[in-house]
Amino acid sequence: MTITILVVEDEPAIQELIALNLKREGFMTLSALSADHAMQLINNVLPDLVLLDWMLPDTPGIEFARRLRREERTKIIPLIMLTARIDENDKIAGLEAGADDYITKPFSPRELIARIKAVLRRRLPEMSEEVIELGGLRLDPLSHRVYACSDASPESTEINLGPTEFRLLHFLMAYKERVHTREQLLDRIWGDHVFIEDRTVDVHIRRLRKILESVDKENLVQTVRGTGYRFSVTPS
Amino acid sequence: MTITILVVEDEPAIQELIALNLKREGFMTLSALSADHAMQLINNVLPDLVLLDWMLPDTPGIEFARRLRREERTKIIPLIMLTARIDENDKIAGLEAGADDYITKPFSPRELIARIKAVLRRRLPEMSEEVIELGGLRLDPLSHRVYACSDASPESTEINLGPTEFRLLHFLMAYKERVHTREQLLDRIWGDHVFIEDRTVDVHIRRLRKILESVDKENLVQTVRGTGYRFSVTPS
DNA sequence: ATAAAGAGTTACATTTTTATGACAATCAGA
DNA sequence: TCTGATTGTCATAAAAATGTAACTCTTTAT
Repeated sequence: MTITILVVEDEPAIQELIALNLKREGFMTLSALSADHAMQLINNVLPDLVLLDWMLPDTPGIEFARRLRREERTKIIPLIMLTARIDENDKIAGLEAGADDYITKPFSPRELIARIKAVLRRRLPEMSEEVIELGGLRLDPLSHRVYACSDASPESTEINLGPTEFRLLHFLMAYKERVHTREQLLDRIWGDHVFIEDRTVDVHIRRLRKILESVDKENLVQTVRGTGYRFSVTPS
Repeated sequence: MTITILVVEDEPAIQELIALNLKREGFMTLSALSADHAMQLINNVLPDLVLLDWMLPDTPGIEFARRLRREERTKIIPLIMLTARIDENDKIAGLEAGADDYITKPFSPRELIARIKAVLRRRLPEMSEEVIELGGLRLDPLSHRVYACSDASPESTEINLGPTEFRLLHFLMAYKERVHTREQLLDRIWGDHVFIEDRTVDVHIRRLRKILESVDKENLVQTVRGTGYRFSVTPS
């Protein structure tokens, strides 16, 4: 899984420097010299993360950030802002505009990389596109399919899940062996601060379980009374 | 387990900046613009940590810190002081007033978070999510599971505890080798302001013991007559 | 030795939490 | 537009957890 990072920075020297460092880490880079240029690029390829200079010639960085956050397609892209100023207010504004982190120039390449990785870890583990195999289940994010490999016969049966159940299972499998409260699940699967009843999670867990039962995988999604739910290979 | 942090800071911009960073780390935040306001808030909800500006409009920060330390209910709350000055004397005064740590402005959000986590680890071990292994028991807060590793065979059996018994065991293990009065246990495990009989603790201790006995771990939860209970590896 | 205080046990009514099925609204594709 | 799938909410059932009281057992002090 190659991670693509879009660098929006008007100064070619810095642009170059950043791109070089990212490439050395194995990231794919896209470069834009202006916000407009960046929007064009984004229309073609959706990057996995955006590095955005605060001060751009045409659109101010903050404006661009807001635009990213407004649109459904780009809403979830992690965003790190680069700023020369050390002004506290700038930082606040940046974070309010939806930035996941910010770095003050001048920064060391090592810091840059570290922050990028931290943000990616925080925002992306469940949306990585790697196949997850666990407890006799195989979930392929790319093809959006789930298979159950029965212990008896090695043939795998495809399981048909609704969109929400798929995301729920994906999330639970990505963070296996961990309890999640209903609130956490709502935040991370349904989206931040949606107004949905906690109990709704129960219903979806039920739907997921029902389907898993049909292929004899009943003990994978477990209830932790007083807390929430957990995906675990060891039966409780 | 959400950790609540009370931020006492009169400057709205900084208040905001801190709150944002804390929220991003998954902490719940309470904001007070003055010491008086803070005391009010504390009467309602007991925070898990207090971030306190040294210079406040009404009461000086140090005065507020002393008040926190004086009262039984707030005595154990970890406290980090924020100050603009780099004066050694201030630092000493702050630590003498009972502060657990000290940060000089301007500080980076990263430093802030790091210090908070360090203090929490030190002061509130039961909040940390680290696995605790003790006396042949292994408690994993993340997966919300407890295992008993018998001395004879190295295989571990999972133990099933109710929510309260789990928290009780977690607390006792986190503060091993220390006696806790029933009152303390009620305050820290059931939550503060609860109106529950002291004797109820006995019952839950009993339930916990019963389960531990079933896996041959009987002498871990010990009675200290006239005081309370203790988790100890050495039999009494 | 005996009473008093502290702790252990058990049973049980009550409350809380979770499971489950049904339903109406919405969405997506034909 | 029609049709079936999907989604969130609710009502109810079921299960589990909880707090209290009553009673017993142990230790301590007189």
